[in-house]
Amino acid sequence: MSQKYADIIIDISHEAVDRTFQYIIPEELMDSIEVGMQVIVPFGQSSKERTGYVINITDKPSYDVNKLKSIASIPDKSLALEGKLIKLAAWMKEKYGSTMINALKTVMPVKEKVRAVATKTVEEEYLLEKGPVECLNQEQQNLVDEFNQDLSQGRLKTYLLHGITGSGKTEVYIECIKAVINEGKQAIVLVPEIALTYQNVARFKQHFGERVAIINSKQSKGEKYREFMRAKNHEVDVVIGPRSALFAPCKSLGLIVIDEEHDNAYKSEQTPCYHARETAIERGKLEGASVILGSATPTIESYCMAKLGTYRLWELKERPEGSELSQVSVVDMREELRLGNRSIISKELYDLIEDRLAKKEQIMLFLNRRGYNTFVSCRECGEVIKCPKCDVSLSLHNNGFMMCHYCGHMERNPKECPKCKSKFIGGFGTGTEKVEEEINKLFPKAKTLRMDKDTTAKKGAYSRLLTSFLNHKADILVGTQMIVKGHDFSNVTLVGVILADMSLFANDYRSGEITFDLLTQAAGRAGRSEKSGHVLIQTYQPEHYAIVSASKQDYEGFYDMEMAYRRLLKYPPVYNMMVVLMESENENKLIASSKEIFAELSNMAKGMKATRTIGPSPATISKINNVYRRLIYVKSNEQSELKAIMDKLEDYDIEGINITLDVNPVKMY
DNA sequence: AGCACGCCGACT
DNA sequence: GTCGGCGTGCTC
Repeated sequence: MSQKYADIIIDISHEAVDRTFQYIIPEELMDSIEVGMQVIVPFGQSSKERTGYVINITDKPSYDVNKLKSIASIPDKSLALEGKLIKLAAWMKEKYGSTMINALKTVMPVKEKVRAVATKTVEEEYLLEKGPVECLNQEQQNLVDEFNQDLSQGRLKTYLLHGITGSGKTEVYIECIKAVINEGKQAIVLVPEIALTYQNVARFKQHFGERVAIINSKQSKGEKYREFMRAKNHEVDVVIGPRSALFAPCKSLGLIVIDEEHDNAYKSEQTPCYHARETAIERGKLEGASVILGSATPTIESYCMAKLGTYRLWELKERPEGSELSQVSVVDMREELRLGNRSIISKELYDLIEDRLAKKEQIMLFLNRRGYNTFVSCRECGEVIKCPKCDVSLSLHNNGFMMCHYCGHMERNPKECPKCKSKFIGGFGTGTEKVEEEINKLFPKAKTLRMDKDTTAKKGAYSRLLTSFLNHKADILVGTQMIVKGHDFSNVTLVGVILADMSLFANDYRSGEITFDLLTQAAGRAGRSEKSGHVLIQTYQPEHYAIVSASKQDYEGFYDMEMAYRRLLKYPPVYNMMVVLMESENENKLIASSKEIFAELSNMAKGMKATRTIGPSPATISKINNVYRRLIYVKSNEQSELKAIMDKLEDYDIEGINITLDVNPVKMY
């Protein structure tokens, strides 16, 4: 047998070594080396050896043979990666602009220590009692039949399952998974982390028993690795988990399901800032797997693809028997103010709460906290107390302290304005604490529970709160985003949205979509049973299309308006938009460098036909933890041009300046 | 990243 | 003369 050589990427996250190096495969490792495998190699002058990954194996060397070194060994903890996952990493590198090594690390499960047995969480006990096996209605059956037909004829597709809350998307997933298992294949089911409660997972356990691997972010790396190994050895048919479960090294992948595909949690916050939806579709292509995206409020991106016919659009319109569509009403808070009600609770909401309390039914009050924190400001001079290390206002907590939600900085509430010394300084805005306080004042006899980042910080607190609300230990649940996601409370007949407005974060092009999604989800919380529900939306902008269409539960209408807006302003999905975030502790240097970078990029863009640059400007949060942040936006609808810009950016190595890229971001910078 | 090589200042 | 500063460049 002839000598073989391996192209290897060294595990150093630095642009200068982000390429392959060739090594001789020694005789004794000849049979065990595979593409994707982790290996130990000598590198440079360094006496200590480094780990690397085999990218390719060839017969002939592409470098001076006399200078080639040999692979030293294979670490016993190494997990071979299929070549397909490496190809996926290469795709991610191109699409999201990262180094190959960072892309590989994202795709690669690395074994660390394996801990004994996973302890059962509270959620796990509570789930297993739930859920009889349902049979499919005609609508669901038709979709499953179509899937089976496509599968048997070898047609690979991406399906977008648009189904209103409670229309039974999970049953469709389960039947489609059964179909691929019948063909001897495996399925990956992605769920947002927050929905990874065992009441959801239980449904899958009922159908697939022990042949399900569950991944969650609280598991140690060892536990996660063990679950991945079960997938690799085909000991399980289904892997369920959050974003990172997409990279489960399934031996023969047949289907990837992405539940609640609109959820922001599918976008990675670390380089490469990949989107699990896009990456799943690419993995499906590489491995011959179908993809099902499911949501009651599909992303504009996905719905657009479905309209173009690239994805197959599946609709579930029937509601489960006995459940009725919630009644939705919108209250104009400007009118409320004119009538002299300065409370955060409108007259109509007050009356409805009173009515539900009398009937012993439950209420959820939802606050879109994004942009509506309680901040401290002076009524005389308007001074707002900011974090000394970050460019954000401090949030008021009722323990006498103000806190920064970005760096954790805390300080005591001021007695007077630090600027004008006025005594008239205090909390403004509407936080969940404030809503709870107000409710306690208005309805002293009602029991309330509050659910937000602060009350759910401790382990297990989240499910404890939900369980006690489910058991009617409280009448009113006040909370942020997290209360509208997923949970079924059959006794909840009123959902109040305290303030649906989005004006404060209007510089995010997705604010309309986020508002529509949240309102639609909130509406889905009311009336999950025979008791009909009422959703009341309080707003200062009752005429805004996101609020109008959400109140009519009109997805199609919303899509048309939103798509027109995206087209007009060249936002995704019409154009790709890349954020270039530049960070430095040295503000002057940052400003100078960002101008210089911008000048070069815009010069490049001038020679391109479908690429534009915008900036440079300070980020919305222009400083976090004493690190200054500036932005350049690059809009392009030509992938090769965007790639050229990314390559250019990769060349920059300015000391003290950190550059990160985010293609089609889902958050504000 | 990490190490060697190399070309200048101030020390035994 | 030589010890050591870190700027530059390379690693299969």
